[in-house]
Amino acid sequence: MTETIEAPGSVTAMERGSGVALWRQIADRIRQGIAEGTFEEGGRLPPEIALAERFGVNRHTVRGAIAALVQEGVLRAEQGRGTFVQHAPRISYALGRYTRFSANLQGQVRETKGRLLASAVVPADSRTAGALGLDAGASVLRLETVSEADGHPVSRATSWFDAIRFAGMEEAYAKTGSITAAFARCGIDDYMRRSTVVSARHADATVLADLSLSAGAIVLVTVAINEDPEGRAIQFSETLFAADRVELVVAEGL
Amino acid sequence: MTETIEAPGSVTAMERGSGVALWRQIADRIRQGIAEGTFEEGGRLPPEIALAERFGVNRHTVRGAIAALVQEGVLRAEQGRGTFVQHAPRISYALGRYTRFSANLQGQVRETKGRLLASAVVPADSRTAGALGLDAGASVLRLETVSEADGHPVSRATSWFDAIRFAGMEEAYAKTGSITAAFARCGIDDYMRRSTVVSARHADATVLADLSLSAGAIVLVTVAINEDPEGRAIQFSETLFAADRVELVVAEGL
DNA sequence: TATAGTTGTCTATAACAATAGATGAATTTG
DNA sequence: CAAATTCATCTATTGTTATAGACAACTATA
Repeated sequence: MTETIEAPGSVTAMERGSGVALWRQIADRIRQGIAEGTFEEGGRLPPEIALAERFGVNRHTVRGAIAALVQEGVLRAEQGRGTFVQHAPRISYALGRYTRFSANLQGQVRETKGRLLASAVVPADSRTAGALGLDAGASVLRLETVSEADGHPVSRATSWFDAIRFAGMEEAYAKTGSITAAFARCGIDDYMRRSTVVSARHADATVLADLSLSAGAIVLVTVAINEDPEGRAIQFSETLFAADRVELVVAEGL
Repeated sequence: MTETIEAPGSVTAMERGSGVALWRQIADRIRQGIAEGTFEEGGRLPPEIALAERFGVNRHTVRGAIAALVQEGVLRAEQGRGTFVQHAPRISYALGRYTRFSANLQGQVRETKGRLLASAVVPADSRTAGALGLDAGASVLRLETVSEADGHPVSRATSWFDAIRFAGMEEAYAKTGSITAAFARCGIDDYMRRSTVVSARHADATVLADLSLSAGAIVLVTVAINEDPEGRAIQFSETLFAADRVELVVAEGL
């Protein structure tokens, strides 16, 4: 028989009438409990009635939360037996001076891939121009990409490049599925992270679709600048990570 | 006359029946628009009817979103004139090897303060013991604190210390409102950040109250270890930042 | 095999969220 | 001043969310 996992003491009340449905708040807390180890990987969740009591809601509300997590693949419910934790642990993504997607995930996943969603040459807005050291309105190449690990989408990035210096970047990325490889084809053999700023917000509908998330999901946002060895900015990017699947590790010194 | 700010083209549909109320999704997008500069600081928001049309919802739903943002202090509505952006820019919090709350915010806010919510000596769980290099079950001092900038709560931290080595830390913190100062009273004149891991999630009810957030708000979570100059772990902490008010800046090199 | 424990499904009711339309109140514009 | 614009408030209706209770289906165990 499987051991039932006992949860921690504090029964924090849910927020009612807050614009976020109770079942979603409970789903968040169960997911969080799994990430923190309160609910063990592969272990059995407490029965629905016990969860309902702990969260101070009706059993049917808990069922809504469980249904959502089953849908996501986080839980697996078996009639008569119980509900079990299926979730894979979070991926750790290192933020440092040397930051590359696939190198970053080595050892954590079997295979990584980048997919080009869209590309366009557009005039730079002031933020982009400032980041890349160009005049406002200069032509920049914008790439919309999704990066996947073992077939599951992990992040969605929008990147901007000097359209003149990096003409053909789009094609190179589409072929290789890697920014590093695409840079290499443009004569950039090495590059470094100049700055990274982290924030978080709810994913909008487009991002939900691209990252296969359910509505209300949270994304970690990094806004970063990469520079070449001479210190010239070559890429400005905003990357959205599914907060349920990824944690960002700040690499100190380096 | 104030110029009405035109918003970007893409009218992304809201997600209905998703567990997140439409008014909250819209509030999130307006907040995001302010952060991204789509809606200018101090500028006027498009009128309610225009916003309703853009988001594909009823005017009353937009009003719900605006009411929530007015409540938060992000917007200010004036009958007959329009709705205006009030928001203060996000505080930038630097994550690096030398990370201290008040030094970090210097130049961004006038005054910083730490407030002790609770303290207790408890047996270390496995995560805490591992982080601090103690045996599981060893006595650790747990401090629950809130840090404020100009009177507004910015972060809420739970910190763990070796209860023997740092006896009296609680009192020292309560008096000084600063971890750095409290360390100094325990003979630690300098300390460094060993590791920082960033994630994000919804704030639970306790945190909402402590950070004066409205329900459904997102927090950035940093889990960090500080060490003394000899490289011994002296503090393990989990800090929650209001994602609407703070962005984390990864300080490269150092 | 009988029983207890667990998830799955159904019905009904109440509370909250979203839409719709109408009207009032304050401000700006011509 | 008159008209247009904009936010504020009210009533009514519909759909979604949450609660409540009852019972069926399945599993494990004594």
